Amino acid sequence: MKFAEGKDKFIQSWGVIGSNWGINRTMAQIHALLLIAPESLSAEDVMQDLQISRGNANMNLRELIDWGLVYKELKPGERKEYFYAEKDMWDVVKKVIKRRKKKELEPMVKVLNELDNIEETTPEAEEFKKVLKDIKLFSAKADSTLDRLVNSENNWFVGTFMKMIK
Amino acid sequence: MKFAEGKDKFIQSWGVIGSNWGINRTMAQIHALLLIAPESLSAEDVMQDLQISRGNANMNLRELIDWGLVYKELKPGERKEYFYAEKDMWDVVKKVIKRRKKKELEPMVKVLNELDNIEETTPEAEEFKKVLKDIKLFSAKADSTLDRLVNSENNWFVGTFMKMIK
DNA sequence: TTGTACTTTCAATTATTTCCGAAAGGTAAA
DNA sequence: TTTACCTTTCGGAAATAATTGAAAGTACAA
Repeated sequence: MKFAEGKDKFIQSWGVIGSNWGINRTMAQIHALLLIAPESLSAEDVMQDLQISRGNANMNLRELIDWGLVYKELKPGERKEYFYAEKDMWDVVKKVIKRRKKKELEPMVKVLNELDNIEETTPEAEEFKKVLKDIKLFSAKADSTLDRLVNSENNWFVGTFMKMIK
Repeated sequence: MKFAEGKDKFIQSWGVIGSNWGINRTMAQIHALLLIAPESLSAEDVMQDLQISRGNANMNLRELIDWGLVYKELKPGERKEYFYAEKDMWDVVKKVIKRRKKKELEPMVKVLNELDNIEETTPEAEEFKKVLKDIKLFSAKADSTLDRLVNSENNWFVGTFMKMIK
């Protein structure tokens, strides 16, 4: 396969995968583009390469920076800003997990904690309390497990799961 | 807190959480409603309780059945269908993980495998190959880890992570 | 076979999300 | 200052997704 073909396919696919991940398609494409770029790129480069508007490029670049997946670089003597991606995949994975945890898990834990102390003892209320208790158990567990995963060093994941999968 | 208030709040919140999970809000609400129902409910009950249309209720109930989170029940002598949710939370978690894995991870593995054999050896091509290799490493690992998790029994998760989190 | 009590489908509507591009905002050099 | 060059904001257009409601489909009992 030719590089140019592979590159296009990768960027397109990363966009599709991103949207399955609940991530804006363009954001994922910019990420893909920067991931495989050996040098940092300007907003202009990104716009041209992906054929998107200035506003769109700007918005999604900033979102990527906010996620910690992309960094700004200022080249001496140039006014333009350049962007490059975090290339340490373990770091990327950790940052994505952190984001998703915040978005997907933490609101759940929060709501569950607000739903305590139901007074009634009707069958409905009892069932409700039971379900809540179960969900709490799992979400608390998932929450702390992910924390541990995210705060662990590279080798833990690689090492542990290498063994797990033989 | 009163049961009725807690119930409403739970259903609403489950809807919001669901949409953060990339799951249709109504589908999540129906799931919440059935989760805390001590008895199975008819489509009619669901429509009334959530104030949604017949079509909507039907579609999302079937989707929930497809996920394996809800089952149909036929009461003898009645023509109506009744629905009840899977209440074993570990089972629910497994089924959700399975679904998300299929949607989020497997397309990625598939694409990556199609992107092999780049011929060129320019810096761009080399960077590309390197990134691909890294991503493959992680996605393959995540894939098999989740498989293992999903195929494991209840106690593995509870047991292992109980220890992990002290 | 017809009537009844449901379930399912689907075209049209409505809501939500994403994207564009022009205008406004900043900043550094002249 | 003013100019030149970038970045950011934002209202509305365009694309997607969810929802409705009515019509069509199905199965059972009489």
